[in-house]
Amino acid sequence: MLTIGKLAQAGGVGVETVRFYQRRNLLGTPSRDGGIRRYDTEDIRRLRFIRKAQHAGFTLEEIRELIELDSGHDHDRAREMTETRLTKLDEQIAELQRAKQSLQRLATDCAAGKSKSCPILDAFEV
Amino acid sequence: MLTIGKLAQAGGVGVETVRFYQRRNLLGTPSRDGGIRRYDTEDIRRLRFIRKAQHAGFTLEEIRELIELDSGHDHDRAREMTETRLTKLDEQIAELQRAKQSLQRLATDCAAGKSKSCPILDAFEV
DNA sequence: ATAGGTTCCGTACCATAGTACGGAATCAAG
DNA sequence: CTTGATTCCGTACTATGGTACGGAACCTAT
Repeated sequence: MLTIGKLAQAGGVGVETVRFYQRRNLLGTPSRDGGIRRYDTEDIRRLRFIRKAQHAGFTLEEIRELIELDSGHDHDRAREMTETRLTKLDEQIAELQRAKQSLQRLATDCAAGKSKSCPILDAFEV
Repeated sequence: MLTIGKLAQAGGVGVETVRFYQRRNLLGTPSRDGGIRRYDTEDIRRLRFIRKAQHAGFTLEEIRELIELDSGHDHDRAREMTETRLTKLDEQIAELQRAKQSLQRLATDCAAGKSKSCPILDAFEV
């Protein structure tokens, strides 16, 4: 059993963040040992899941729902959320790649000293 | 010459957003016609630049700096910002692609009814 | 047993990027 | 000339995801 400090450390987040997640119901209500919260290794797993799901672009509220679905059996809803997010990920990736093209043009066109003028604003024009 | 409402419309943003950008010095101080702000087509271009730079992941503060650099001649600084952002874009793209892999696994493993259990939390393991 | 580190709690604060409010003044159309 | 839309201004509020504060209680090691 871990104290909040140990859990935070294991999950790579701050103590306040654990408390915050608690309030948002991203972590189950922990058992208490004389007022002190006690966590287990499942909570570490949970923290890591949260971090990875965040990287996938889910909001904390969506992550809360995913966690809820994990214990429930609503496959349809889980698949739906996943597919919605996959679509958005594809859009985001495409957008970042377009942004990359524009920026590469900027970096090239604007290479130090190569040209007198450096039209940054133009870099994003078609 | 455009009023704030026309500019906002042309730039695809709200009037309040224009006022907000003004406060953040993302738009130059406009001329005034009896108190009423007057903008020109250059401001529309500016609004579009802001939107595109945002999509590239620049913060408004960075965008403010880019705009400043556009009129100045600090090529080195512009290139530096651009390259920093390009690196981050590459990282972000890679991360989104990893997230995509995880999610695709979730969508597949968890296809409606295919399996009794649907371990959402496992989708991000490994 | 006493000092220093943790934990408890609620509440407040931070950054980012807007969005809304409310009252006064002004502008455009009928 | 009146009505309704637009603009002005400062300030406050929203959402997201935390981060910090302050005082009390508790835990641990010397």
